[in-house]
Amino acid sequence: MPELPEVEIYRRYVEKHALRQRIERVRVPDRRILRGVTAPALDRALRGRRLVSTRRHGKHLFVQVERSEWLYLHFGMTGDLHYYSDGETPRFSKVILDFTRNRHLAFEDARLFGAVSLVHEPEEFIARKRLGADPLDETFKPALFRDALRARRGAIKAVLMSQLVVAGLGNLYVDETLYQTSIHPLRPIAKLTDAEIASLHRTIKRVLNVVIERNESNRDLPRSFLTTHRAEGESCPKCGAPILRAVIAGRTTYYCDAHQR
DNA sequence: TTCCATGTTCCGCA
DNA sequence: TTGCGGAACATGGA
Repeated sequence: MPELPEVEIYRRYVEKHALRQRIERVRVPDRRILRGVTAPALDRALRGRRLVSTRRHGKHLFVQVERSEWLYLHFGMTGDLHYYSDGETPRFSKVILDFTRNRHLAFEDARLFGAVSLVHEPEEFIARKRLGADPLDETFKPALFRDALRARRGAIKAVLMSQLVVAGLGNLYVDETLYQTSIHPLRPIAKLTDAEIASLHRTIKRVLNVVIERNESNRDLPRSFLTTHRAEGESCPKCGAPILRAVIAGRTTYYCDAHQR
């Protein structure tokens, strides 16, 4: 379930479990997950080395390999990480790092929209992809966000979904952000006030931080979040009106027509 | 059985 | 030329 908060949890998971152990070998049960690298090349880049640090930008995770390139992980719609000691190999494993002492880190992905690769330098990757600022990075300033939004046309939902404007929001948390700022997902950028854009900026950071905190401590999201009411006909937590469902920017969208304008 | 899915990329059109 | 909207991708789970 990977948007920015989930990828941040994966980053912490790698930090907690998988650093500083020697990699004995890399297995690739399904090479279709690889992008621009072969299974033997991936093994050569990692074998005998250790993972030493992590870096995340939006939904992109980079894991530094000592004296080598960075391991790049993208989780697509169904990517997941699982650290385990012997026992069962996770069902949808696509790439498995075998550490010493029978420890393993599996990258799983049932639906194959994710990707595993090697990159020389995360900064270069981010620049080449022209990714927008990461909303939890200190460079995500209100003026930067406002200018990035104002440079675009179309509906606010579509624009917030673009990784070139802000890196890391996806369908769920765009809906959540718009819900909490009472902005209709179809509102054109040109019709947003500066105050609303400032509110969006604050709300994006707050929503993502709340999701990370709750996820980290294994708690449900607040009942005041739209995300806990994503079903047509559910009652809006703010006003009790029925939650509506529509396809906007090509994705299923939930919103409250009573107060999102 | 049928429908739906938290992402990204590519294609056609304006 | 640039940018937007929608389809395609591959597959499991409800």
